[in-house]
Amino acid sequence: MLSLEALNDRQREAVVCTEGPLLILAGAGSGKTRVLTNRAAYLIEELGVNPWNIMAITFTNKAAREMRERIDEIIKVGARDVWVSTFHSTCLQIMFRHAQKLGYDGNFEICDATDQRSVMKDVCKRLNIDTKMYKERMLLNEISRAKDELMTPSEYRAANEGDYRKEKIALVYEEYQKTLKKNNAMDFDDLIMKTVELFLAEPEVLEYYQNRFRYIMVDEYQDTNTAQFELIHLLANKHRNLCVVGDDDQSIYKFRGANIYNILDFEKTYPEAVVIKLEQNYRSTQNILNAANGVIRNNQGRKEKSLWCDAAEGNKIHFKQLDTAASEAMYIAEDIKKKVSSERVHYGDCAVLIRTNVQSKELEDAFRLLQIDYDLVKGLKFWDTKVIKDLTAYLITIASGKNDMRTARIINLPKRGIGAASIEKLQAYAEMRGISLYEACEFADDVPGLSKAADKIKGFDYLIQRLRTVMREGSFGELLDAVVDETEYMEYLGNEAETPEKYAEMQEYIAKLRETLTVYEEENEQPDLMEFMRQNGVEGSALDKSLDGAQTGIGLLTAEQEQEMKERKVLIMTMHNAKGLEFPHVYMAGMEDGLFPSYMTITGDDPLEMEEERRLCYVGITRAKEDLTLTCARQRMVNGETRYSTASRFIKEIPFGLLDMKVPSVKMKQADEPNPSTYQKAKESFHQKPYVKPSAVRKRYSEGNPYAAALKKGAEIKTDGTLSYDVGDRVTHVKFGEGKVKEIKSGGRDYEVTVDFDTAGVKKMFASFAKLVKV
DNA sequence: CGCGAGGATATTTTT
DNA sequence: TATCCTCGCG
Repeated sequence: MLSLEALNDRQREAVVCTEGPLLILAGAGSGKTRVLTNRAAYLIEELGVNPWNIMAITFTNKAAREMRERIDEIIKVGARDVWVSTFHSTCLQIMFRHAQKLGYDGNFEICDATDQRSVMKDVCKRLNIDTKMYKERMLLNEISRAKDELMTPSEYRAANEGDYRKEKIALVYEEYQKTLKKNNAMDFDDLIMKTVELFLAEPEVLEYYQNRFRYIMVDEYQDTNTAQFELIHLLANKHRNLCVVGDDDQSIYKFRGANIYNILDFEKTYPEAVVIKLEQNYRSTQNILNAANGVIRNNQGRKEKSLWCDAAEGNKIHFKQLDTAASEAMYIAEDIKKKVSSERVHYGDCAVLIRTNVQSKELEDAFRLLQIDYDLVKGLKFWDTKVIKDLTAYLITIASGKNDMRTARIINLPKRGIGAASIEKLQAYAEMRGISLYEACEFADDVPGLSKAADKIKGFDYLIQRLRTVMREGSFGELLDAVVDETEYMEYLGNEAETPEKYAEMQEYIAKLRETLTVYEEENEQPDLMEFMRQNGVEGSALDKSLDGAQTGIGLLTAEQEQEMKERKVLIMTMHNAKGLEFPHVYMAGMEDGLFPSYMTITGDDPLEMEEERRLCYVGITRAKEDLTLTCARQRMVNGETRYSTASRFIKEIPFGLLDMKVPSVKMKQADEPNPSTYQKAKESFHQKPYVKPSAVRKRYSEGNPYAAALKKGAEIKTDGTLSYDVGDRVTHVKFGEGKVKEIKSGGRDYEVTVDFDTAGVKKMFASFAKLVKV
């Protein structure tokens, strides 16, 4: 039921402001989903707008699903007709209808991260790219950024003329694009970019969608990239009823192409725009909000706003500095255990937020030791799992046989004696005849240069033929069984899995896939394997929920059981993954300079990077409802080396009174260190010069390193903790070359050194890992 | 072709 | 320290 009374003034304003461009600046926990869903309800129920004309667009399937559910709850009739979808899913649907207009087969496929990598590998080999100089990952990233900016290969080349490196990348981009096209495939970025292309090339198609989507709402607008901006801009350009919701302070995906100026400059793009700020927070205590405000206010380029709430002051923010990452993890584990046994707290009320995935290891160890149920929220999704990718590759080859990427994946999996060389010959033959890789298998005997392998390839062909019979005669579930059976896939997995647990997990994945297939088959009048793949490859959609279990290893339980289990588990996840979530008890671990903000950010010369990192911190803090604990370690293993760090600068940005420390100190001296010897050590360390374990220095510069000789005679920090260079000295850096030391600042345990490099410019870095050598 | 040893490498990642 | 990838040998 639509209920305007239940909203606060600002929220209500946003709901009833339906005509023209509207920017809703929604602070963390200010009820933006509520506004969005009620706005849809208002449009339909009060203004009589046809649900068919309303579009709500999100980034994640999860967000779309949630919005869908909540719209269903408040709207009685027509809720299903509201277009609630992600950017990618929206574009996918549009592209399926119009792909031919851009020269793609209507049955094109989505190429995911794994496929992208293999395509890129191929491209590099063909172009003779030195993958030491041009890393595949970096190339893909660069291409992805170009697509985010709607740059075609030729535009990319034109924009970077004269830059040898970038011109080379342009070449790769071009070839990569050709390869995708040849495979009738698009990557995720293409979906958006090609849709924009389509709209620009076919005005009547654009107009159709403009008329269809008369009211557009965009969630998480601060995360949009240029391509997404353009897409929305085009769609909204006719009726201009565009409502965007976002929070510039929560923009944390610049590295992925998000353009914060989309939200910052919204009023420039739409001068007639109405701006509404939602600043009342319904999630956290006053102390937590003040801490968040204290941190974020250090950013320059942002829309001024300040969160407030009616809630009580609440607990102080806890801060604890430990000696090692392991003791930090133990501290958190023990603290959670203590809360659970003495207060009315469940494991599921707690979340540990980390900056990088590697930090999870110590936490997991600690939780296991104390027998605390936990779940690691991993980046890897069900459909990206190797097992699932293998089996779906089989299914796709069986169903269509036109996708070379899938065929190449399984033609020799499990190993059946078809090596890379044979596949290459087969591929060349297929290209010559203009047929697909799989289709070429039939003619293995005609392929020049294939001796023994020809029989093996024909064997593979027979296998697929047999399985095709099964597909025609049986259910999808039976087909999957047959695939697993005939390929002896389980035996293959048995060799593949390092542990029994891993093996069991894989079995569960397969069972889930079977279940999903069966459900699909039962629910659809004309079940089609390719359609199934398409739906799930990008959408995941309705399946995510049940698949979460398999993903996290909970297993084959009902949805309710899984939910129950989740509630009983502490979650460990990156701060990026935590966006949009909330927990009564939040721990932010690894709050150290060099880790968070990351070393890259500190040494890099872009102040915007630091602002982004600070926003991430803001996101982390605002996840907490009742209780927030910040921890850090003085010493931590990073990339196989012991790294020493001080407390994060972000902690120092939190107004001191909000922290539960007794002694005010910028240096985060330990106020309540129980162990006198540890306390003594800590105290000394703060007053001492930075200390780097001699062995660590020596180990790193063993033979083979061109700098080893130089370092042996004068490593960056001497064993007594003083620096081997001073302001004015000339030093060398492994990456940046030679430069002159401009400034040395003592920051507690470490030195922050500013160097003006001859070629790389001015850089700030920490002495303990900058590897500077006096020359 | 398949395996294993050794080398390089190392943020964050909705789709 | 862990993982991923390559290269060389059997």
